[in-house]
Amino acid sequence: MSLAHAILTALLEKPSSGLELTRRFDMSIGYFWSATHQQIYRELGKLEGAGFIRALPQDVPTRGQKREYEVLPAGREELIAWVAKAEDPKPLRDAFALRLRAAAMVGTGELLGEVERHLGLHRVQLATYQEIEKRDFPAGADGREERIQLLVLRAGIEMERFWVTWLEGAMVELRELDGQG
Amino acid sequence: MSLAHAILTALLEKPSSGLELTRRFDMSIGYFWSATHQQIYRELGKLEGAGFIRALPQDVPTRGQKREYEVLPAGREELIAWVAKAEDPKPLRDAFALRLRAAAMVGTGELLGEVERHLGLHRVQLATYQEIEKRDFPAGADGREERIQLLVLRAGIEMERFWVTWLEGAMVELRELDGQG
DNA sequence: AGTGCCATGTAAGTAGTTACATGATTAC
DNA sequence: GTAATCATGTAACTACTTACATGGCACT
Repeated sequence: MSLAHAILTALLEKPSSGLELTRRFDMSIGYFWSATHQQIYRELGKLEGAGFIRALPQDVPTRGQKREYEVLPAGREELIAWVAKAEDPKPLRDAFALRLRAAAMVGTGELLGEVERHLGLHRVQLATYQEIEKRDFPAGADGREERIQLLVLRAGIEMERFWVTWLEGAMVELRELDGQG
Repeated sequence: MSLAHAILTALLEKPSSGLELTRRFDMSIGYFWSATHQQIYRELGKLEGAGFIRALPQDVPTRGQKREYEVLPAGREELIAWVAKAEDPKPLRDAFALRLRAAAMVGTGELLGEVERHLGLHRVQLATYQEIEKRDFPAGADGREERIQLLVLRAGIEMERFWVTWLEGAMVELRELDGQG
């Protein structure tokens, strides 16, 4: 049920419509949780049904019209309860590492190109996070809320740095293997 | 469709029964892809239906009896095609980072204890991977297959190292925040 | 009137999780 | 004979993905 709680957090930070949430998930919220607009609209419906959020009053009917949501006290309570809950880290899933392992069995084929492509993507993501850090925390973080947000952002940065470093190593290794024939 | 291809890879490495696969997923295959026995049995059924694998001939009927599978040529072809396929890295999902962000809005509560718990779990995982490296690659890796496997294992190790380092930092940061009140 | 974008949704399919059921074999 | 473990499965549910539908508004 992480998506529901990600949305509650985002709405506490700032009341938003579905599409605005979608955009924020593509940006800052999404360092560690992504979601499509379809998922978000569905979840907003559920959260409203559960009494955790409500649409801000607006005259116009429904379709094609913006609907802004805010968190209700029950929603805040739910989020507090969720934060306190213990949950084991999930083993991660990365299809690319799987591909490499498969390649060990059936041949590397075009995999080197794919390594280079991923390396490029991760470098871009790393640069994006670093931009955000420079823009939003030019002098470090001050308040309690900001310090935690910076902590999470730094996790994203270090994660991307890990991928870049590892992929660089993988490139060298695969080049050698290809060279050997 | 990554699970199917993870299974094909595992079966190429060594023909196995469903339960054996489950165990291997808990170990080496599972650095980057985990699966329960329910998922695996379901997928084995599909793969057999598709003609990618077959059960090794065995006299006894079905339930409660071990069934070993091996990869058929069509399965190998399918795996080769999959390895060559380009696929963007998926943005990662980590509920704990989400929790931290939520805590920035509604208060940290018992979160410090949870950081310590996760830190412990990741340290154990890191030690496990390092054990595997020492046991399976005492003198580095030699053959092409082994070098790739070691490369993937090292990714697991570096990933855990990242979590340990980051969680240590998070602990310090949260202690300070708690201290301030 | 047509194009493009903002905005909210529906529907169908795939993948993963959780809980439970059942038979076979071994050890006591 | 009964408990533990090995082994294979079913069923129901939840979450995520992909493709498509529809309406409103601004610009030309």
